[in-house]
Amino acid sequence: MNEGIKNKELLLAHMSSAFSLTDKEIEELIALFTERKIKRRGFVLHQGDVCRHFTFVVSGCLKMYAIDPAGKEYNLEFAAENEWVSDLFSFYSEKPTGIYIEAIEPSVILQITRQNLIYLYSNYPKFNSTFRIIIERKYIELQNRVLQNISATAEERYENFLDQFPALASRLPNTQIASYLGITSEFLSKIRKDLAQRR
Amino acid sequence: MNEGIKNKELLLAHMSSAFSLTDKEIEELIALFTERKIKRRGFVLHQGDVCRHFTFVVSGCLKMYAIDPAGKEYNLEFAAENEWVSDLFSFYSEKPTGIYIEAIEPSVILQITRQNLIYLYSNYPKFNSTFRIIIERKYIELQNRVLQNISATAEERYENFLDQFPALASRLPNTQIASYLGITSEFLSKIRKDLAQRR
DNA sequence: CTGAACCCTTAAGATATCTTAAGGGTATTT
DNA sequence: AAATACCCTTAAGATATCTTAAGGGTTCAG
Repeated sequence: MNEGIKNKELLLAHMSSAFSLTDKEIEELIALFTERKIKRRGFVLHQGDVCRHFTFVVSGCLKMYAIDPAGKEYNLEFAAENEWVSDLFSFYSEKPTGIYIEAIEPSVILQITRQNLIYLYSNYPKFNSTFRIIIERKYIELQNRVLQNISATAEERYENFLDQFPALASRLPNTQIASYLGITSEFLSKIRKDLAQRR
Repeated sequence: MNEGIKNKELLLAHMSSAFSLTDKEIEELIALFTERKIKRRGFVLHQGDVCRHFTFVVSGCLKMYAIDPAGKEYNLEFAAENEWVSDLFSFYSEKPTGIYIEAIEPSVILQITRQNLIYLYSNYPKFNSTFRIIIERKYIELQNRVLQNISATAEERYENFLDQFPALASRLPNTQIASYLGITSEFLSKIRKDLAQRR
């Protein structure tokens, strides 16, 4: 088996964890997703472009972020193995995006275009549920994050991040985590010191 | 035409704005949604219960919020006419919810149970897309909110709220808006004063 | 109609978080 | 292997936001 097919097996395993797939559905999935390798610091999506793909991460890690007029980055989302990422607004509206998706580590991704996704939706109704569930899960996660943002201190949000994403926490530089939490990296450093001293 | 049917027309108009519906689909929608009237301060969902319905607001306004151990409320979402609200986590997992949905104004809502929604999904595949799109739109909105929360000052977030939800802004008490923005109502008061003086 | 509950504002002092600056460590690129 | 870019930490002073307290206006329920 070549490596391309092997990478797609992770996608198939992921998709069939919610619904079992027929042979025909599997065949279509394999045909419609395109594999790409992204170097560290390579862009999957760049501000000003239209987001033309829904992306599944096979290996590595991506970050999705916005940049403010002063040039500061704000991390909206990390996507590591088995996770989906896309700027849904640009993807469906076909308007230029305001955000970036960039590889933090060398990564392998699988992508489907909007047209092919719509083709899947109309010809294999099951995929409507599959992608509805994918979005619903991401929605629940985002809602928890909003609740944290409006109710918890920076220290609480950091501890929650460690609990919720232990693997990411050990993989990512603290600067990236601080940007995700909405604090400066200097302040995260102080939080870490305080936590360490208290234990 | 009786009032119950009239209320459901708003739902039908809403649903068919994305996809046109067949007579049969319309008939099912009308049959599967139940109408309820909620008094001001009445609960649509209470912490500890399982969220058994997906709710569409016909008139009035609901708020969805969490309460922390100290008793403070944090508004996750407002839902006025033509909007959907539900605790998706509890709705799909059938686990007890940690949150509240409460009427801020006397409201009329239409609700569908999880079982009936699943029935709709399996028998009328179109509704998979409809609800997928509903969630996608809410996802995009939440993502913008997270970006605001991690990148903007309280004053910027307030001005953005006024821009994005002018109707809500004039309808809701400032205490509720402050809770949504993640600030105290005293601080919102100061922000409003500063903005007024600057203009 | 009236008391109770809620809402808005103001202000003073406390706390959380940011900014700037600097130094040393580590990883990446040349 | 050197040079560069990145990363982490510390600390001092600045700013944003919270807490508490108080007073007056408005709405709601009895």
